[in-house]
Amino acid sequence: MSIEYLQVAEDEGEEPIELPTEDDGTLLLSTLSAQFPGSSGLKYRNPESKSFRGVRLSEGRLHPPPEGGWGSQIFYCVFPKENKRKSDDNLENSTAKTKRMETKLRCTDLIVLGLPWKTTEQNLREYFETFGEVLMAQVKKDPKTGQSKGFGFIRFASYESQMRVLAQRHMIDGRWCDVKVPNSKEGLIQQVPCKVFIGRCTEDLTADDLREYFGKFGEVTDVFIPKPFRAFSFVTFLDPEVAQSLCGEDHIIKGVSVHVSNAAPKSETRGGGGYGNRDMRGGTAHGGQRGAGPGGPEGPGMYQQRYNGPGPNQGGWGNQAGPRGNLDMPNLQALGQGQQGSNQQSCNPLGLGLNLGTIPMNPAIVAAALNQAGWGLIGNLQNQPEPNFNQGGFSSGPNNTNAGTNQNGGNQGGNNPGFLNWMSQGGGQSNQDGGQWPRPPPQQSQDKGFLKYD
DNA sequence: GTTGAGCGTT
Repeated sequence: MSIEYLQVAEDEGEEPIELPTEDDGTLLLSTLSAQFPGSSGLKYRNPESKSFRGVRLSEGRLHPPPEGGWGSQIFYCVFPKENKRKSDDNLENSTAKTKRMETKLRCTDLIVLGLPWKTTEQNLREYFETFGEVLMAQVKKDPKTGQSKGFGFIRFASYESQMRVLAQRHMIDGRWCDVKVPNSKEGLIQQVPCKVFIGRCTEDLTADDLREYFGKFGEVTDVFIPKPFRAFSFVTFLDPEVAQSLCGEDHIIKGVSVHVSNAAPKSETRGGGGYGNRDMRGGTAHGGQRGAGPGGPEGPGMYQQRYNGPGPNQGGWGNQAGPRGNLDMPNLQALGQGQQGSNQQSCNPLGLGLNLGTIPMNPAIVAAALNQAGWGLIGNLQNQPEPNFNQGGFSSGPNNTNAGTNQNGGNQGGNNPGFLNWMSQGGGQSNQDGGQWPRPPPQQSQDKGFLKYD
């Protein structure tokens, strides 16, 4: 039998490649993502209206247009929001851009909870290949019966994929599943901050200016400019390597020479909390709508004055003291979910927010620091029942364990203030670093001073 | 042949 191929290009103007379809005429999403990592679907031009039409996706299979099949037209990849490569602005060969490809040691195994009993490793792999190259996929089974235990592990080749996967929940074989950093890895992951400090800003440099400019080097997930004007700002990248690669550089934006440096907040210790963490996951600035409801049913011990003031703390980084390993998630496509205080669900507090920097640390020490800092509650928080889930337009399937709770429709990632989970030890509102911005402290030394690791 | 919070026989 002859295999049918269809033409797929990453974007308009890009060279298409042919992808094989299945016997039933569909295209496996895994086939698509094998060639276009991160692609989540397909679209094509409706010759009449000239507008794009989306290709039907069901059960991991892309279905040919009902009008006339795949035909010979070109289909274009759809990427999760903002993931689209920029074909314009040919600055592809910037060093930052090229460096971002290999993110070797950053990925960890991720645990996938809530798998249907029937899901196989093959299923698991195929599902997650949508997000990028999957290096490992396993479903834990009972050794005797072979029956799935309902959870498994996956590992991605790229950190970007990992981040994207971590940032949302997943419908796998009819069930919503959670992907988290395994407990065994918590606090152990070597991470690098994604956020950089932009010094020497002028008042006319807008967030859009920064976003646009730095977007040339990699996907920008957040831009934060303190108000009132403070002559600095923060830019957060999806890829920590991009952030790192820019540190120490001077850049000219709209005629202004700004300096990029490490966004390490003052790492001074108060109450023994300072374990030199730095946030790696950028806060959510944007419009800063904070309409996600009341103070959020956080666990006991979470502060709740997070969103009351004029939103100065959108950055979610250093307030003055203590552990401010902020748990901000990158501002990815799926922020429509962990709202209303239920962000523990997919936030992986420790695994992501806790920024241990690039230094190896003794987990016991970290745990102690966390404990002292109040983070010891995390374990409990994670077990809080999740209030409202909002799958951003997704209609929850019948098997959704949260069925009925995710109906508070339509904040498609619009308001995502729920992701500034920093703790402040009495820091209150005025956490805008109160004026002392230690020039990028070689946090190494400070960290060492406190932790005395070797 | 059932189940639904969790944490990985290497």
